[in-house]
Amino acid sequence: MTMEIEPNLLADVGRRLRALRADQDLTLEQLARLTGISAPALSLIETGKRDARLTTLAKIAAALRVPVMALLADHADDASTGDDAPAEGYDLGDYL
Amino acid sequence: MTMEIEPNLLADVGRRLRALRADQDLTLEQLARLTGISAPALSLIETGKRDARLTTLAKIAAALRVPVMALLADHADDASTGDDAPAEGYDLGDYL
DNA sequence: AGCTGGTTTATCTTTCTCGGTAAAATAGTG
DNA sequence: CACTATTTTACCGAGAAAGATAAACCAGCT
Repeated sequence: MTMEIEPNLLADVGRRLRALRADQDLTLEQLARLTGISAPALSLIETGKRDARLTTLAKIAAALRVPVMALLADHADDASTGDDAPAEGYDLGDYL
Repeated sequence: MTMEIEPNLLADVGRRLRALRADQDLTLEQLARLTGISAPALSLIETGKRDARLTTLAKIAAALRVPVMALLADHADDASTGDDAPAEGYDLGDYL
C-alpha cells in the first residue's frame, strides 16, 4: 500500500514522450546525448517505470523543443471529476 | 558545468504552488496532511529549493484540485522564443 | 516582553533517481 | 539463420528527494 496516486500518470507521460521522440525520429541514444540523460534512464521514463524529477522532464522537453506541459497535456484530473480515490476522498473540511 | 537548465523552473513552479495554496487559505501543515508530503518538504518545493518528482507534484496538484499542468503553466519555453540557453544551443543536426 | 501560528532551516534515515556499464530482449534486414 | 540496430533490463555507486523531528525565524497580537 505504498500508494501510487495514479499509475497512469507516469505511463501517460512516458507514452507522450515516446510519441514526441518518434515524431523527430530520434533514438534513445540521440536523445540521451541531447539531454545528458542516459538512454536506459530515458527508457525507464518512457515506459512509465521511473518517477522523473521536474528538471529531468524539463531537460527532455527542451531537447524535444516542446513546453514542459506538453508532456502532461490534458491530464486534467482536477479531482472533482472523480478520477481516483473512490474510498479515499480527502475532504478538505475535515482539516479546516 | 552541471548546468541547471533554468533555475527559474523550480522557483517558478514553487511560486505558482504557493499562490494556489494561498487561494485556498491552506497552511503548509494542512496541505501536508492532504498530500502526505511533509510541511518542510512542501516548503522546500515552494521556495524552489527542491527538484520534486512528478508524482510529488501530482499529489500536490490533486490536493489543490488543479491539473498538474497548472503548476507548469505557460512555462512555454519552446526554445524558439529564446528564453534560455543563449550559448547552449544543441543543434540536433550534429547528432543526426 | 511573551506568546502563538506559520514558515524556514537543519539533521538524520530511507528510498529512489540517475549515469555508467553490460547484458538480455526485441525488432528489422540480408 | 546470422547480423545489426534499438530498446529493455539488471547491477552498481553517488547524489538527491522525502518523511520525521526539532530548532530557528518571522510575522501578528494581547
